[in-house]
Amino acid sequence: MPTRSIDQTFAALSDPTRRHIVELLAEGNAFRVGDLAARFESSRQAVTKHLDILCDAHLVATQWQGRERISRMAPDAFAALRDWMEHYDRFWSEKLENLKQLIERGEQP
Amino acid sequence: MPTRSIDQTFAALSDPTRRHIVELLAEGNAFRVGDLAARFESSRQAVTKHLDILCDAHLVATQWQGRERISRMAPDAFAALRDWMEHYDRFWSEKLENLKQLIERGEQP
DNA sequence: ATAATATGCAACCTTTTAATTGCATAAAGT
DNA sequence: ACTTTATGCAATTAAAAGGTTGCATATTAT
Repeated sequence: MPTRSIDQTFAALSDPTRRHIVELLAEGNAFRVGDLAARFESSRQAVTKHLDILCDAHLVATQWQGRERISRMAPDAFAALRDWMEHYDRFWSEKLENLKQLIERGEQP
Repeated sequence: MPTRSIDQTFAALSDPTRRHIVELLAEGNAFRVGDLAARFESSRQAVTKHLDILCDAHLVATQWQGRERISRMAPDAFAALRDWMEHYDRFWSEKLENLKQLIERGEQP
């Protein structure tokens, strides 16, 4: 199964550095570990660990070209991420709409 | 300002127990600390700490009635959460759409 | 062959997070 | 008044997260 738990996805995206990485990769380009490290003024090892977490969550995929580790958005992550967003958007919309109506009716929730 | 950083919101929602609490409160009901603890088979102190984090993120509000601490969804959180969801949905939609098109064009991203 | 490069792995440190325990306080019930 | 209840606060522990350093390995360049 290429999907991972919402927990794992949420946790992976809860770190600002990892969100930056994903945002960058989502532009469509692929990067070597060192390139990412340079761009974020972060150490190579730190980036490696973030990439591992993103790979575990199937948000990013790695490909080896010789001695270079190339990271890009994981092909399967698009649908999963999209579904996840839609699910959550719908989920929250319903919840919040309910709550809003309760309050507008003056019923102390 | 009632808003908090995306980091803080993401972090607050990255914990499964806290998401459970928010989901429950979003139904529209208010709960005492002990009630939440009983419902989640979690200790009272653990719940208290989670509530503190949710309150800091302005996702949950607390109200004191006598000796009882009543927690409910924070009134201001609706709009903020909605905005946040919409922002992220739009953000990801754009990114992923770009990437999808690149791939469909056969350009190895 | 030799040197430079791109990286992983393992150990370690530091900070943060989650949860527990024990004691204190203050409101409600009897 | 006394007891029960609902809670907070402070200290502690345990585990995880994020990062650094040093060394090893494998590929590429000279």
